[in-house]
Amino acid sequence: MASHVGGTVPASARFGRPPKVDTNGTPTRERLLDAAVEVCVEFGYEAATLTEIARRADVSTPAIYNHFLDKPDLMVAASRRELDRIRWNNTSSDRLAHATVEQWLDPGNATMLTLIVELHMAAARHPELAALLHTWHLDNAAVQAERDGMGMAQVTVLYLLLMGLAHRSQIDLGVSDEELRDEIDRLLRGWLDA
Amino acid sequence: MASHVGGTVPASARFGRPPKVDTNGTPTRERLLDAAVEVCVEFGYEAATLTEIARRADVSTPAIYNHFLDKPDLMVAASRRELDRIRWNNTSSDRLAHATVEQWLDPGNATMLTLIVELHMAAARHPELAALLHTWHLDNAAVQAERDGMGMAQVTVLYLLLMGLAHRSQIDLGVSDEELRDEIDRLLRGWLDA
DNA sequence: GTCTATACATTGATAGAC
DNA sequence: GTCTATCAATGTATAGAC
Repeated sequence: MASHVGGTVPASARFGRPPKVDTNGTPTRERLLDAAVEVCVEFGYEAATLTEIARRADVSTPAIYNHFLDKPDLMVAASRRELDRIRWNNTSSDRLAHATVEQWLDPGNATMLTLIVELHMAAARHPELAALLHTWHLDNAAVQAERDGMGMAQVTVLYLLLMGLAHRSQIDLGVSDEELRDEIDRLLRGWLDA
Repeated sequence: MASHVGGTVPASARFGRPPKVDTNGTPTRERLLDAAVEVCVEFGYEAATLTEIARRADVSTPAIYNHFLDKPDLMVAASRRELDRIRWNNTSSDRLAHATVEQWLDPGNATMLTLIVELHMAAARHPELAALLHTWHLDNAAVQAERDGMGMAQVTVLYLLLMGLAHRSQIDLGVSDEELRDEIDRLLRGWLDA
Protein backbone atom coordinates (compact mmCIF):
# COMPACT_ATOMS: atom_id res chain seq x y z
CA MET A 1 0.00 0.00 0.00
CA ALA A 2 2.36 2.71 1.24
CA SER A 3 5.39 3.48 -0.90
CA HIS A 4 8.71 4.19 0.73
CA VAL A 5 10.34 5.04 -2.55
CA GLY A 6 11.75 8.51 -2.14
CA GLY A 7 9.97 11.11 -4.21
CA THR A 8 11.45 14.46 -5.17
CA VAL A 9 12.95 16.16 -2.16
CA PRO A 10 11.05 19.44 -1.60
CA ALA A 11 12.94 22.72 -1.78
CA SER A 12 11.89 23.37 1.79
CA ALA A 13 14.70 21.04 2.83
CA ARG A 14 17.03 23.98 2.31
CA PHE A 15 16.24 25.97 5.42
CA GLY A 16 15.41 25.37 9.04
CA ARG A 17 16.63 22.41 10.99
CA PRO A 18 17.20 19.30 8.91
CA PRO A 19 14.09 17.12 8.72
CA LYS A 20 14.50 14.50 11.42
CA VAL A 21 12.76 11.67 9.65
CA ASP A 22 11.28 11.40 6.22
CA THR A 23 9.81 9.00 3.75
CA ASN A 24 8.79 11.31 0.97
CA GLY A 25 9.35 14.66 2.59
CA THR A 26 6.79 14.77 5.38
CA PRO A 27 8.03 14.42 8.96
CA THR A 28 6.53 11.60 11.02
CA ARG A 29 4.46 13.84 13.24
CA GLU A 30 2.76 15.42 10.27
CA ARG A 31 2.15 12.05 8.66
CA LEU A 32 0.55 10.86 11.88
CA LEU A 33 -1.76 13.87 11.95
CA ASP A 34 -2.66 13.31 8.31
CA ALA A 35 -3.34 9.64 8.95
CA ALA A 36 -5.40 10.42 12.05
CA VAL A 37 -7.68 12.71 10.06
CA GLU A 38 -7.95 10.18 7.27
CA VAL A 39 -8.83 7.31 9.57
CA CYS A 40 -11.24 9.47 11.54
CA VAL A 41 -13.18 10.31 8.40
CA GLU A 42 -13.14 6.74 7.19
CA PHE A 43 -13.92 4.84 10.40
CA GLY A 44 -15.40 7.52 12.61
CA TYR A 45 -13.81 9.35 15.52
CA GLU A 46 -14.50 6.66 18.09
CA ALA A 47 -13.53 3.75 15.88
CA ALA A 48 -10.23 5.25 14.75
CA THR A 49 -7.46 2.92 15.97
CA LEU A 50 -3.81 3.67 16.60
CA THR A 51 -2.88 0.55 14.68
CA GLU A 52 -4.53 1.80 11.52
CA ILE A 53 -3.19 5.32 11.94
CA ALA A 54 0.33 4.01 12.43
CA ARG A 55 -0.03 1.75 9.42
CA ARG A 56 -1.00 4.65 7.15
CA ALA A 57 1.75 6.85 8.54
CA ASP A 58 4.14 4.01 7.81
CA VAL A 59 5.43 3.66 11.37
CA SER A 60 4.94 1.16 14.15
CA THR A 61 2.18 1.73 16.67
CA PRO A 62 4.48 2.44 19.63
CA ALA A 63 6.24 5.12 17.58
CA ILE A 64 3.15 7.25 18.03
CA TYR A 65 4.09 7.71 21.67
CA ASN A 66 7.27 9.49 20.65
CA HIS A 67 5.11 12.32 19.31
CA PHE A 68 1.94 12.26 21.40
CA LEU A 69 1.04 11.47 24.98
CA ASP A 70 -1.74 9.04 24.13
CA LYS A 71 -4.60 8.48 21.73
CA PRO A 72 -6.78 11.41 22.83
CA ASP A 73 -3.76 13.70 22.57
CA LEU A 74 -3.19 12.62 18.99
CA MET A 75 -6.83 12.92 17.99
CA VAL A 76 -7.23 16.37 19.51
CA ALA A 77 -4.00 17.55 17.91
CA ALA A 78 -5.19 16.32 14.53
CA SER A 79 -8.55 17.99 15.04
CA ARG A 80 -6.99 21.27 16.05
CA ARG A 81 -4.63 21.38 13.10
CA GLU A 82 -7.45 20.58 10.69
CA LEU A 83 -9.80 23.19 12.12
CA ASP A 84 -7.02 25.77 11.90
CA ARG A 85 -6.61 24.90 8.24
CA ILE A 86 -10.27 25.34 7.42
CA ARG A 87 -11.17 28.77 8.82
CA TRP A 88 -13.04 30.08 5.80
CA ASN A 89 -10.22 31.02 3.52
CA ASN A 90 -12.28 32.06 0.49
CA THR A 91 -12.70 35.63 1.59
CA SER A 92 -12.77 37.01 -1.93
CA SER A 93 -16.54 37.31 -2.28
CA ASP A 94 -18.33 40.33 -0.92
CA ARG A 95 -20.79 38.07 0.83
CA LEU A 96 -18.97 35.63 3.10
CA ALA A 97 -22.14 33.67 3.83
CA HIS A 98 -22.80 32.91 0.18
CA ALA A 99 -19.19 31.99 -0.42
CA THR A 100 -19.22 29.62 2.53
CA VAL A 101 -22.41 27.94 1.37
CA GLU A 102 -20.83 27.50 -2.05
CA GLN A 103 -17.77 26.00 -0.42
CA TRP A 104 -19.85 23.51 1.55
CA LEU A 105 -21.70 22.43 -1.57
CA ASP A 106 -18.50 21.59 -3.40
CA PRO A 107 -18.24 17.79 -3.62
CA GLY A 108 -14.47 18.18 -3.47
CA ASN A 109 -14.82 19.16 0.18
CA ALA A 110 -16.79 16.05 1.10
CA THR A 111 -14.17 14.53 3.40
CA MET A 112 -13.65 17.87 5.15
CA LEU A 113 -17.37 18.07 5.84
CA THR A 114 -17.46 14.50 7.09
CA LEU A 115 -14.65 15.33 9.48
CA ILE A 116 -16.47 18.41 10.75
CA VAL A 117 -19.62 16.44 11.52
CA GLU A 118 -17.55 13.67 13.07
CA LEU A 119 -15.85 16.17 15.37
CA HIS A 120 -19.14 17.77 16.35
CA MET A 121 -20.62 14.42 17.30
CA ALA A 122 -17.49 13.38 19.17
CA ALA A 123 -17.54 16.68 21.05
CA ALA A 124 -20.42 15.41 23.17
CA ARG A 125 -18.11 12.70 24.49
CA HIS A 126 -14.78 14.57 24.58
CA PRO A 127 -14.85 17.89 26.46
CA GLU A 128 -11.50 18.93 25.02
CA LEU A 129 -12.97 18.65 21.54
CA ALA A 130 -16.04 20.58 22.58
CA ALA A 131 -13.85 23.43 23.81
CA LEU A 132 -11.89 23.36 20.57
CA LEU A 133 -15.03 23.60 18.48
CA HIS A 134 -16.50 26.28 20.71
CA THR A 135 -13.64 28.70 20.13
CA TRP A 136 -13.67 27.75 16.45
CA HIS A 137 -17.31 28.74 16.23
CA LEU A 138 -16.74 31.99 18.11
CA ASP A 139 -13.75 32.97 16.00
CA ASN A 140 -15.53 32.29 12.74
CA ALA A 141 -18.71 33.93 13.97
CA ALA A 142 -16.81 37.11 14.78
CA VAL A 143 -15.47 37.29 11.23
CA GLN A 144 -18.87 36.42 9.81
CA ALA A 145 -20.65 39.06 11.86
CA GLU A 146 -18.18 41.74 10.89
CA ARG A 147 -18.01 40.87 7.22
CA ASP A 148 -21.71 40.40 6.55
CA GLY A 149 -23.14 42.43 9.40
CA MET A 150 -25.07 39.47 10.74
CA GLY A 151 -26.40 39.05 14.26
CA MET A 152 -25.47 36.03 16.35
CA ALA A 153 -28.90 34.46 15.87
CA GLN A 154 -28.47 34.76 12.13
CA VAL A 155 -24.95 33.33 12.27
CA THR A 156 -26.20 30.43 14.38
CA VAL A 157 -28.87 29.59 11.83
CA LEU A 158 -26.31 29.86 9.05
CA TYR A 159 -23.98 27.46 10.84
CA LEU A 160 -26.79 25.00 11.48
CA LEU A 161 -27.67 25.17 7.81
CA LEU A 162 -24.03 24.49 6.93
CA MET A 163 -23.99 21.49 9.25
CA GLY A 164 -27.04 20.28 7.39
CA LEU A 165 -25.32 20.71 4.04
CA ALA A 166 -22.55 18.49 5.36
CA HIS A 167 -25.07 15.66 5.24
CA ARG A 168 -25.79 16.23 1.56
CA SER A 169 -24.27 12.95 0.41
CA GLN A 170 -26.51 11.04 2.81
CA ILE A 171 -29.82 12.31 1.48
CA ASP A 172 -30.66 11.31 -2.04
CA LEU A 173 -34.11 12.13 -3.34
CA GLY A 174 -32.95 12.20 -6.93
CA VAL A 175 -32.18 15.91 -6.87
CA SER A 176 -29.18 17.08 -8.89
CA ASP A 177 -26.51 19.34 -7.48
CA GLU A 178 -27.72 22.17 -9.71
CA GLU A 179 -31.32 21.85 -8.56
CA LEU A 180 -30.17 21.77 -4.96
CA ARG A 181 -28.01 24.83 -5.41
CA ASP A 182 -30.90 26.73 -6.99
CA GLU A 183 -33.24 25.78 -4.19
CA ILE A 184 -30.74 26.89 -1.56
CA ASP A 185 -30.37 30.15 -3.43
CA ARG A 186 -34.11 30.63 -3.14
CA LEU A 187 -33.95 29.83 0.55
CA LEU A 188 -31.18 32.34 1.24
CA ARG A 189 -32.38 35.14 -1.05
CA GLY A 190 -35.29 36.29 1.03
CA TRP A 191 -33.36 35.79 4.24
CA LEU A 192 -29.95 37.37 3.74
CA ASP A 193 -30.71 39.86 1.00
CA ALA A 194 -33.82 41.28 2.64
CA MET B 1 -27.75 0.23 38.85
CA ALA B 2 -30.43 -2.01 37.35
CA SER B 3 -33.21 -3.13 39.66
CA HIS B 4 -34.57 -6.64 39.41
CA VAL B 5 -37.20 -5.97 42.01
CA GLY B 6 -40.55 -6.70 40.42
CA GLY B 7 -42.60 -3.61 39.79
CA THR B 8 -46.33 -3.64 39.21
CA VAL B 9 -47.30 -6.23 36.65
CA PRO B 10 -48.84 -4.42 33.66
CA ALA B 11 -52.42 -5.19 32.72
CA SER B 12 -51.16 -6.31 29.30
CA ALA B 13 -50.18 -9.58 30.96
CA ARG B 14 -53.82 -10.58 30.70
CA PHE B 15 -53.96 -11.36 26.99
CA GLY B 16 -51.79 -12.80 24.26
CA ARG B 17 -49.14 -15.39 24.84
CA PRO B 18 -47.54 -15.22 28.28
CA PRO B 19 -44.47 -12.93 28.34
CA LYS B 20 -41.44 -15.20 27.96
CA VAL B 21 -39.08 -13.23 30.12
CA ASP B 22 -39.54 -10.09 32.10
CA THR B 23 -37.94 -7.81 34.62
CA ASN B 24 -40.48 -5.04 34.79
CA GLY B 25 -42.74 -5.98 31.91
CA THR B 26 -40.55 -5.57 28.83
CA PRO B 27 -39.43 -8.72 27.01
CA THR B 28 -35.71 -9.24 26.59
CA ARG B 29 -35.63 -8.53 22.90
CA GLU B 30 -37.29 -5.16 23.39
CA ARG B 31 -34.96 -4.30 26.25
CA LEU B 32 -32.02 -5.13 24.03
CA LEU B 33 -33.30 -2.84 21.29
CA ASP B 34 -33.89 -0.07 23.81
CA ALA B 35 -30.41 -0.52 25.24
CA ALA B 36 -28.84 -0.60 21.78
CA VAL B 37 -30.40 2.77 20.92
CA GLU B 38 -29.38 4.19 24.25
CA VAL B 39 -25.78 3.05 23.98
CA CYS B 40 -25.60 4.17 20.34
CA VAL B 41 -26.61 7.69 21.28
CA GLU B 42 -24.28 7.77 24.25
CA PHE B 43 -21.13 6.19 22.80
CA GLY B 44 -21.69 6.49 19.07
CA TYR B 45 -22.72 3.84 16.58
CA GLU B 46 -19.25 2.40 16.07
CA ALA B 47 -18.28 2.47 19.72
CA ALA B 48 -21.43 0.77 20.96
CA THR B 49 -20.38 -2.51 22.59
CA LEU B 50 -22.41 -5.64 23.17
CA THR B 51 -21.10 -5.78 26.71
CA GLU B 52 -22.60 -2.40 27.56
CA ILE B 53 -25.85 -3.13 25.74
CA ALA B 54 -26.24 -6.43 27.57
CA ARG B 55 -25.46 -4.75 30.87
CA ARG B 56 -28.22 -2.17 30.39
CA ALA B 57 -30.70 -4.79 29.22
CA ASP B 58 -29.82 -6.73 32.36
CA VAL B 59 -28.74 -9.90 30.56
CA SER B 60 -25.44 -11.57 29.88
CA THR B 61 -23.61 -10.74 26.66
CA PRO B 62 -24.07 -14.18 25.05
CA ALA B 63 -27.80 -13.94 25.64
CA ILE B 64 -27.89 -11.39 22.83
CA TYR B 65 -27.28 -14.21 20.37
CA ASN B 66 -30.56 -15.81 21.33
CA HIS B 67 -32.32 -12.85 19.74
CA PHE B 68 -29.99 -11.58 17.04
CA LEU B 69 -27.52 -13.11 14.63
CA ASP B 70 -24.65 -10.83 15.52
CA LYS B 71 -23.83 -7.26 16.41
CA PRO B 72 -24.72 -5.69 13.04
CA ASP B 73 -28.03 -7.52 13.09
CA LEU B 74 -28.85 -6.06 16.48
CA MET B 75 -27.81 -2.55 15.53
CA VAL B 76 -29.75 -2.54 12.29
CA ALA B 77 -32.83 -3.95 14.02
CA ALA B 78 -32.63 -1.23 16.65
CA SER B 79 -32.20 1.41 13.96
CA ARG B 80 -35.13 0.12 11.95
CA ARG B 81 -37.48 0.02 14.90
CA GLU B 82 -36.49 3.52 15.96
CA LEU B 83 -36.92 4.99 12.48
CA ASP B 84 -40.32 3.34 12.23
CA ARG B 85 -41.28 5.02 15.47
CA ILE B 86 -40.25 8.47 14.33
CA ARG B 87 -42.03 8.94 10.98
CA TRP B 88 -43.39 12.45 11.59
CA ASN B 89 -46.33 11.70 13.80
CA ASN B 90 -47.37 15.30 14.49
CA THR B 91 -49.58 15.58 11.45
CA SER B 92 -52.03 17.96 13.08
CA SER B 93 -50.65 21.19 11.67
CA ASP B 94 -51.71 22.38 8.24
CA ARG B 95 -48.08 22.89 7.33
CA LEU B 96 -46.10 19.70 7.89
CA ALA B 97 -42.79 21.45 7.26
CA HIS B 98 -43.31 23.96 10.04
CA ALA B 99 -44.51 21.28 12.42
CA THR B 100 -41.44 19.19 11.72
CA VAL B 101 -39.09 22.11 12.27
CA GLU B 102 -40.84 22.79 15.55
CA GLN B 103 -40.43 19.15 16.49
CA TRP B 104 -36.71 19.22 15.74
CA LEU B 105 -36.22 22.32 17.84
CA ASP B 106 -37.79 20.72 20.89
CA PRO B 107 -34.99 19.99 23.37
CA GLY B 108 -36.97 16.98 24.53
CA ASN B 109 -36.15 15.29 21.25
CA ALA B 110 -32.40 15.77 21.64
CA THR B 111 -31.50 12.10 21.95
CA MET B 112 -33.69 11.23 18.96
CA LEU B 113 -31.84 13.81 16.88
CA THR B 114 -28.48 12.53 18.04
CA LEU B 115 -29.49 9.05 17.00
CA ILE B 116 -30.57 10.27 13.57
CA VAL B 117 -27.26 11.98 12.92
CA GLU B 118 -25.40 8.96 14.27
CA LEU B 119 -27.26 6.69 11.87
CA HIS B 120 -26.61 8.98 8.92
CA MET B 121 -22.89 9.02 9.64
CA ALA B 122 -22.78 5.27 10.16
CA ALA B 123 -24.63 4.77 6.88
CA ALA B 124 -21.43 5.57 4.99
CA ARG B 125 -19.86 2.51 6.57
CA HIS B 126 -22.84 0.15 6.73
CA PRO B 127 -24.71 -0.34 3.43
CA GLU B 128 -27.65 -1.95 5.19
CA LEU B 129 -28.12 1.20 7.22
CA ALA B 130 -27.81 3.34 4.12
CA ALA B 131 -30.61 1.38 2.44
CA LEU B 132 -32.75 1.72 5.56
CA LEU B 133 -32.31 5.48 5.65
CA HIS B 134 -32.86 5.79 1.93
CA THR B 135 -36.34 4.27 2.05
CA TRP B 136 -37.03 6.29 5.20
CA HIS B 137 -36.20 9.47 3.31
CA LEU B 138 -38.30 8.48 0.32
CA ASP B 139 -41.30 7.52 2.43
CA ASN B 140 -41.22 10.72 4.42
CA ALA B 141 -40.56 12.80 1.32
CA ALA B 142 -43.65 11.37 -0.35
CA VAL B 143 -45.81 12.43 2.58
CA GLN B 144 -44.11 15.79 2.73
CA ALA B 145 -44.57 16.44 -0.98
CA GLU B 146 -48.23 15.52 -0.87
CA ARG B 147 -49.06 17.40 2.31
CA ASP B 148 -47.23 20.64 1.57
CA GLY B 149 -47.06 20.44 -2.20
CA MET B 150 -43.28 20.70 -2.18
CA GLY B 151 -40.93 19.60 -4.95
CA MET B 152 -38.15 17.13 -4.28
CA ALA B 153 -35.51 19.85 -4.38
CA GLN B 154 -37.41 21.76 -1.75
CA VAL B 155 -37.86 18.66 0.37
CA THR B 156 -34.16 17.91 0.10
CA VAL B 157 -33.26 21.37 1.32
CA LEU B 158 -35.76 21.02 4.15
CA TYR B 159 -34.24 17.73 5.22
CA LEU B 160 -30.73 19.14 5.09
CA LEU B 161 -31.90 22.02 7.24
CA LEU B 162 -33.41 19.54 9.68
CA MET B 163 -30.13 17.64 9.83
CA GLY B 164 -28.49 20.93 10.65
CA LEU B 165 -30.96 21.61 13.44
CA ALA B 166 -29.98 18.26 14.91
CA HIS B 167 -26.61 19.85 15.66
CA ARG B 168 -28.19 22.66 17.65
CA SER B 169 -26.76 21.58 20.98
CA GLN B 170 -23.25 21.62 19.52
CA ILE B 171 -23.23 25.24 18.38
CA ASP B 172 -23.47 27.79 21.14
CA LEU B 173 -23.03 31.43 20.20
CA GLY B 174 -25.04 32.61 23.16
CA VAL B 175 -28.30 32.61 21.26
CA SER B 176 -31.43 31.61 23.19
CA ASP B 177 -33.91 29.06 21.92
CA GLU B 178 -36.46 31.81 21.36
CA GLU B 179 -34.08 33.92 19.30
CA LEU B 180 -33.12 30.90 17.27
CA ARG B 181 -36.72 29.97 16.65
CA ASP B 182 -37.52 33.49 15.51
CA GLU B 183 -34.57 33.57 13.16
CA ILE B 184 -35.55 30.23 11.63
CA ASP B 185 -39.06 31.59 11.20
CA ARG B 186 -37.60 34.47 9.23
CA LEU B 187 -35.57 32.05 7.15
CA LEU B 188 -38.57 29.90 6.29
CA ARG B 189 -41.12 32.64 5.81
CA GLY B 190 -39.88 33.92 2.48
CA TRP B 191 -39.09 30.44 1.29
CA LEU B 192 -42.12 28.30 2.07
CA ASP B 193 -44.82 30.93 2.24
CA ALA B 194 -43.86 32.67 -0.98
C1' DG C 1 -33.71 -18.71 26.86
C1' DT C 2 -30.34 -17.89 30.01
C1' DC C 3 -26.25 -18.67 32.19
C1' DT C 4 -20.88 -19.65 33.14
C1' DA C 5 -16.78 -20.47 30.97
C1' DT C 6 -13.92 -19.68 27.42
C1' DA C 7 -11.74 -19.01 22.81
C1' DC C 8 -9.64 -15.74 20.01
C1' DA C 9 -8.61 -11.26 17.95
C1' DT C 10 -7.54 -6.62 18.70
C1' DT C 11 -7.10 -2.69 21.37
C1' DG C 12 -4.11 1.00 23.85
C1' DA C 13 0.09 1.19 26.04
C1' DT C 14 4.96 -0.05 28.14
C1' DA C 15 9.93 -1.95 28.25
C1' DG C 16 14.14 -2.12 26.45
C1' DA C 17 17.44 -2.85 22.48
C1' DC C 18 19.30 -0.28 18.63
C1' DG D 1 13.21 8.23 17.25
C1' DT D 2 12.22 3.83 15.86
C1' DC D 3 11.84 -0.79 16.36
C1' DT D 4 10.50 -5.78 18.30
C1' DA D 5 8.40 -7.95 21.93
C1' DT D 6 5.04 -7.96 25.14
C1' DC D 7 1.25 -6.77 28.52
C1' DA D 8 -3.40 -6.26 30.44
C1' DA D 9 -7.86 -5.17 29.09
C1' DT D 10 -11.67 -5.58 26.29
C1' DG D 11 -14.09 -6.83 22.10
C1' DT D 12 -17.13 -10.39 19.55
C1' DA D 13 -18.52 -14.84 19.43
C1' DT D 14 -19.05 -20.00 20.61
C1' DA D 15 -19.73 -24.31 23.65
C1' DG D 16 -22.27 -26.60 26.75
C1' DA D 17 -24.81 -27.01 31.24
C1' DC D 18 -29.22 -25.78 33.29
